[in-house]
Amino acid sequence: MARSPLTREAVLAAAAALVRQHGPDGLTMRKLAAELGTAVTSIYWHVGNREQLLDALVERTVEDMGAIRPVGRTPAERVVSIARGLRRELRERPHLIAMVHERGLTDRMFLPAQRALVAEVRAAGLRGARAADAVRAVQFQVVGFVLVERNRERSPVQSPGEGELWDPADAPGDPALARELARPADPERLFVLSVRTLTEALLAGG
Amino acid sequence: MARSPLTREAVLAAAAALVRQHGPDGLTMRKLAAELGTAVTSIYWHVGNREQLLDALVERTVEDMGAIRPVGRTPAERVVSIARGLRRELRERPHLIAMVHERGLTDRMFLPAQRALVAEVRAAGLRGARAADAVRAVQFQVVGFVLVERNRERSPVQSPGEGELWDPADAPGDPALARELARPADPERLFVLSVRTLTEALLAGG
DNA sequence: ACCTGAACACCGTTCAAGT
DNA sequence: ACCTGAACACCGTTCAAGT
Repeated sequence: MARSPLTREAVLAAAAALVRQHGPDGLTMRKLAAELGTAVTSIYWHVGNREQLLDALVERTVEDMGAIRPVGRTPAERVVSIARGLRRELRERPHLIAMVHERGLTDRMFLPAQRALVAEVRAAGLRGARAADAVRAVQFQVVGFVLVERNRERSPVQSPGEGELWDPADAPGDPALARELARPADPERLFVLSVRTLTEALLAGG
Repeated sequence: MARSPLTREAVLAAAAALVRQHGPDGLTMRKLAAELGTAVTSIYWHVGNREQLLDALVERTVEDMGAIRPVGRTPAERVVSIARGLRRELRERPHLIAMVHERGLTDRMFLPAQRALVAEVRAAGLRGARAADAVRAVQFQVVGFVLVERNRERSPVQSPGEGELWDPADAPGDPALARELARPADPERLFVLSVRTLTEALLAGG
């Protein structure tokens, strides 16, 4: 190992691997140097300090979030398909997405998706400020949902979870409701339901 | 300063102040000790290590998120008022809320709000699984929105921001839409619009 | 141009020692 | 029961010195 000269590329690759496995906190300059078989300070020459290194990883992630391919026959269906695509891409890179988020680059990362949403909203007949509101409402909903969902997964053991909090006495005369709330939510189903409901309502008056 | 004997209460108060001002990363055991005028190690005697200290702060926050007072004449109006109340409370404690989230206590923190939402959804005539879905969809939307919003505020200078990304050529024949997307969103308005639209659609078939 | 080790200023935590 | 300083194992970063 570590015979060939160090390159910016090698540093970024090793750093990305560390972040993917252990999250941003797992990326220390010293561990990274050990991984690369170099002195800690060599890293600074190639990619700058830790902050700049993370910025470079984030930049790469933003560039990767490219292609959006809407499917479906109605604008509403295509909006839902865009939303599902976004969710899938976000969930594949949880740590990196969080870092994009922290650096305030979410808007830029979402630009391709936003353009796709604009097209669908216009196809549904919306114009001007109403169209802009619809696009943003969906965008906020998708990003927000994924953030909430990710947090739930990261902390699997709720103490106490919804399960222990809900008992039938809380929903008088509706044991099915209490039972449902005592069960963990199915995120995929809830996501599609939420996005579809919101989208159809937003596009309705087009 | 720092004449009276150190108490668990004093440690928690000083720690909460540090977190409120500088976020969790701004809370170091050494700064906290300096603030309190004691040795670093005294803190450990009163509240345990840093992790346990943060846990105690989180616990306090969860307990504080109590009263929900729905206003409005229709269930939908009252749901919106609950959502606005939640948003306000979340925005007052951004750092602490993030910590609650990281520790997986969000569900417990939201239990009072969830009960209030259940009441309104039932008042609108929803039952069983459909009622549970509606409650959760609103809950996810509110929390998600606040998370996205908070991130946008934390990083005011997008590089590039939506402003530079959108020019009229992107929305052919609709300069008003392009102009609107080039302007920063009004979060309060977008929030109410989103929640109202989603809620009314969810409650419609009750 | 590229890499190095030493040094600095920070961390959280442990622990034996004080009162 | 409460508080202390010293010590340990970690950090990120700078910098003069090497090739």
